[in-house]
Amino acid sequence: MEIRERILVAAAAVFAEVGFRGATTRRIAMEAGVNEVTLFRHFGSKDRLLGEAIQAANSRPSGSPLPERPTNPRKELVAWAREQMIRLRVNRNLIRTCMAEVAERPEIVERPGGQTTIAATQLRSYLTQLKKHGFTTARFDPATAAPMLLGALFADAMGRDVMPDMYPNDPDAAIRTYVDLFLRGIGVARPAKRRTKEPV
Amino acid sequence: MEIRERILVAAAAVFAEVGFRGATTRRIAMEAGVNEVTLFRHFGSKDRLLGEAIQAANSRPSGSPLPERPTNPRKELVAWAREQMIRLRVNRNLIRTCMAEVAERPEIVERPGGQTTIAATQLRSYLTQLKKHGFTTARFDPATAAPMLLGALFADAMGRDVMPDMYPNDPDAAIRTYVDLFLRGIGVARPAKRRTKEPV
DNA sequence: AACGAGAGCAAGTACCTACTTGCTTGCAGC
DNA sequence: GCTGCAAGCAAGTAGGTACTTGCTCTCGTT
Repeated sequence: MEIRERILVAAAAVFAEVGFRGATTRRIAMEAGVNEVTLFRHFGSKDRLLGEAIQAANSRPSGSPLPERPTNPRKELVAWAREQMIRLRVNRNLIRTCMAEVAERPEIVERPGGQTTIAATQLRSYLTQLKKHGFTTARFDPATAAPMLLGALFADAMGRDVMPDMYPNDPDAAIRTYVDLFLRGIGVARPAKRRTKEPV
Repeated sequence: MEIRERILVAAAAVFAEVGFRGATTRRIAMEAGVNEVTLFRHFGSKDRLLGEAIQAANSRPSGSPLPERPTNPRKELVAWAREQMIRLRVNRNLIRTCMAEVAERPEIVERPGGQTTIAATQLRSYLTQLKKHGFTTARFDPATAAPMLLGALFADAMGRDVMPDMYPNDPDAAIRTYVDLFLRGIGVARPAKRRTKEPV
């Protein structure tokens, strides 16, 4: 790995753990295994370094999208939700720190919602397709329903470790519960699976 | 207001905005309108001051509980969710900052979930009563379903300002959407209202 | 071998922070 | 009026931080 890349990764990791002020250049240098002055040779200032590091960390590719044509809503949504949850958990500290610091430093700390907005768009489209292909006839707006499932996943990922009493079941069981409740909430019943198989 | 109280309120406000390190004793003193040395005369150290301030701020009374006996689930849940949302929004910065900093400073920064755990317990009981009184015959576990609604509310309160693209409707409409989807998800249909009225 | 680039090392600068110390002032109670 | 208490003010201490500067070393290229 190139030194510059190593510095960026170290800076994002330290920031995620101890925030902007706690991410001293000394600490970042140690984490990256370089001399402190090297940070300034590559990036000029702490602001620039952390701005780039946070942006790079928030740009990691998201997982597989939902299929354009739904065939098995529960299976597809559970699989997708699992990937979203992994992404959220892996980035939990970074997301939490960005949320806490974005108001104070909008030019440096990127809004943490980029990937989540992409997920919301995907889910919205998927829900629209569910309606279009007759998996549900219930009345709901995909755009306003999507935040329900995403919100539950987000809160679980961000809060489970600090609010353990609120989450009595294990993480994967929780995902299945959220998806099941959500699908029923939007009128997609379990037997929907049989309905798609019959025309075949 | 007494000086000591003024200091605690100021300390919590500054912490919520700029975190532990950013909450310099100079800044807290200015916010409280006292001399910096007064902080130390009352609290001895910055750690002690912020520990007490955060605890006091996190101990604000929560809103009205859900009724022990459900009569109108939608109405009752919407009203309750509104109150939860107000609480979460008022404390948004504090909660976000506590979540970001609790891992680094567990003795000082209180886990932010006290009131939320109380809410989860209330909702759990309420859902149990819904089942008991026949508002739903669907299969779901109140303990694992509660985090779905609470999570959506929590994520909305914590994330709406930093992830506006994810929330297309206004906050109150969103609350009603979450409650509607949730009730349907646990098998409480809208007509449940008529069912409770007929015996009268 | 010579040169240039990049990184390490050490020392230093200017500023910031939690906290201390000595003194002064204002107010309440006797 | 006198005393004690609480708070303000100013100066200071010891440690920390982003950043700079001057020098040295290593490695790759010509």
